[in-house]
Amino acid sequence: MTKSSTQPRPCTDPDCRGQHSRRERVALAESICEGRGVQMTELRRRVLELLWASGEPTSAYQLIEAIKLRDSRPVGPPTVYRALHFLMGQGLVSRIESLNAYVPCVHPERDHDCLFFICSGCRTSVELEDPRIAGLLAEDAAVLGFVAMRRTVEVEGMCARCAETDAA
Amino acid sequence: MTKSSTQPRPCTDPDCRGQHSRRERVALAESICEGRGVQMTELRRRVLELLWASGEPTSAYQLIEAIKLRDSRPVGPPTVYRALHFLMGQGLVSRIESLNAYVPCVHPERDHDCLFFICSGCRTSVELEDPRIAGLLAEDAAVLGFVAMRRTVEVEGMCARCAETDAA
DNA sequence: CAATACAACGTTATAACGTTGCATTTGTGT
DNA sequence: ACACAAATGCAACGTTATAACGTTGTATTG
Repeated sequence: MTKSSTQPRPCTDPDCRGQHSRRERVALAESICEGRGVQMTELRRRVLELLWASGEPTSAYQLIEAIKLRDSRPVGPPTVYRALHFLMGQGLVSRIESLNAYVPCVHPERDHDCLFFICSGCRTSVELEDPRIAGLLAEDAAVLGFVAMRRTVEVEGMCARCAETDAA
Repeated sequence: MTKSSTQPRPCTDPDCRGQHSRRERVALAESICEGRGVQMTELRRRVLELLWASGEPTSAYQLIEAIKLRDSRPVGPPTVYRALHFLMGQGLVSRIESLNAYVPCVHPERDHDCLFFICSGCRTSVELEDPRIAGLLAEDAAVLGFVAMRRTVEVEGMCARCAETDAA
């Protein structure tokens, strides 16, 4: 049923999200941190859990709200932003620039360089890895003599499900 | 002296900015608007001129400042944002998501789908057109059944000149 | 010449996103 | 226990963007 592509390696296909529990996701993140000698603190774990629980790109202020409501624990913006910066630094979270929002990374164990497909209908995003695009970007950078540090590749549109619904 | 690539078609190479005067750029934009039956008003022209004059990605509030200072004419944020939205709608300006800033489009006459290489050193950005990347994005979208509407491709790093300086 | 319609622009306030600076706590090694 | 670094709490502030509402200028029409 699922179409298969020869080249791109989806690090999330529609099913991948369901393949591992939130607990497993967070446990993997913890073990990664341990291996690197950095601290996965309570707050950082909580932020990561909430991002996994959300299921869609989530803004920093939504996280602040969620922590206040669900944990009866008021946190300020700097606290959450620091946790997000840490998680991004460890490759556990990515920022979606076009939404000012954050998503947990599906395969933090890989050093990834992902594309995001963001649905305007259901607000979800899908993370995809396509080394061919990374390669072309590297090539174009080389032509310009440009030393690339960070890549942002985001495609906004409608996912298959929403496009279908919308057509009705 | 300039390395040439077989495939990508730079719509800005380092020289392109200098090949046309600001006046020519704005005149082209005006003729495009006229051809489409939309109005290039005084304000919209001014915003576009300032973006060309700036030489680097410019925030909406920098434009507000520039208009206040240079034209002794205070404008509010909505005024500038409306002009920016119009210009973006006409393909005359692009937004750099990772900077919350705006740049004039180098080849508005082409329906473009550009990459931006943004230098952290000199704050400049270079616009590049690479149909191969657009093609791969389209392909990946098709695999997902995703209907793409807007693409954001941004690479942050150091341009050749700044990388050299930095190495010293 | 009203009367109307409409696009663009002006103005005020506020929402949304993010950072600085400093005090306090927590955790770790000795 | 002590010293030190890392992490967090907190208040204030800075930046980016939009909502809501009003005004102006320019057709068009009767």
